[in-house]
Amino acid sequence: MSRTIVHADLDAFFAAVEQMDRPELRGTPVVVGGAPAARGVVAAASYEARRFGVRSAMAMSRALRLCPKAVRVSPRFDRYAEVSRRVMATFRSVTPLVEPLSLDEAFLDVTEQVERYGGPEALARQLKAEVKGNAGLTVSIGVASNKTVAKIASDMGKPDGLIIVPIGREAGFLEPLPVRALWGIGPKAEAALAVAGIHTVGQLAGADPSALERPFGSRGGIFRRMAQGLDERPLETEHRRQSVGAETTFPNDLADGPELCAQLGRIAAGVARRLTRGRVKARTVALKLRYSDFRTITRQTSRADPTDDADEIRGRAESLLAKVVSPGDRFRLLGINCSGLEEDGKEEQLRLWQR
DNA sequence: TCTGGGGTCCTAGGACCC
DNA sequence: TCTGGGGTCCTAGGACCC
Repeated sequence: MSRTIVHADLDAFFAAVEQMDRPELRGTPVVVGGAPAARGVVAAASYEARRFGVRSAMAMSRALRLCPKAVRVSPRFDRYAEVSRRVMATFRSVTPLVEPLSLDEAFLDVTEQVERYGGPEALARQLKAEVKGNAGLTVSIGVASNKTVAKIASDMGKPDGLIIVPIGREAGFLEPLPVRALWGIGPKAEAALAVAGIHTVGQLAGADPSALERPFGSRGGIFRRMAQGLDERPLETEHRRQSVGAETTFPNDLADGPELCAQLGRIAAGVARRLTRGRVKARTVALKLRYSDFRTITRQTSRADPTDDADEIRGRAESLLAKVVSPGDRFRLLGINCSGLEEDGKEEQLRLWQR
């Protein structure tokens, strides 16, 4: 039985929320992200700003050089989360099978609903209208028989897009696209494929499996099937969080000392608070350090007893730091990541099991 | 141009156990 | 004395995504 999968992707999400909340920003280039002096990068750019070549993840200093008239706005993640909840609720009013991928993206399995709405196009148009009405935002939609194709279809229509790939046309739709369009193929895999003479998804679909060994290892088969338009992955409507972390890039590099320690304490406190709020405790604490030359290392320790205590996490991170730091080191980034998460109270359950 | 912050998943080597 | 193979856990690094 063929499925009907929708991929919905809000257009320039953070920037669009700012333009919705501040009407004076509508129609002008808006760039959301940290200040250039704080070594910020672009988290989102409105389409007006993109016309100047501004892109996500670009250094803010460069973005403002490309588009000096752009208005820079610091991110307000709480606000974006609030808008996101409203959008996801809209999706769930159509089908219970919703898999959020991030604040601004989700898959919907509408196999059971599509006939009632009068077909995929009618369903998609209604969805776009409801997102506009409930959250004030435009969304791009791709509809296809699987996740891979639906996602690429929504990407291609942006902004305010609506692309439907009929059943049986999946491979033909993907064939001319660059391999980079596939989810999971980044700069490294793209370069490795180019060495093998593979540039388009169509070439990847027909590639000799042994030629995929180098870029992908054992995942080669999965990527080839994706390129052929074959993807049976179901939606995952519930996801268990695997880690909670926080990191800070300093405006200026920091040497080991009281300032660095204070930052470590602040980061530990933030992570601890989020663990407690999420009612989980962590067995593993990892320290992340980025040196002034951008070299990045991580060090982690695991304990049998999970914790969500700020002082405990700070203490574990401090001992890790003490082991690697040497005189003269300067750091541009410091981070803590907690993993090996257990639901609060699970220890007691385990104790019961162990007699 | 000078590189954020939140994540997920994979690999590879080593320790340890049976 | 020299040699297995499977399984699990841990650590470090890296690719990738939004």
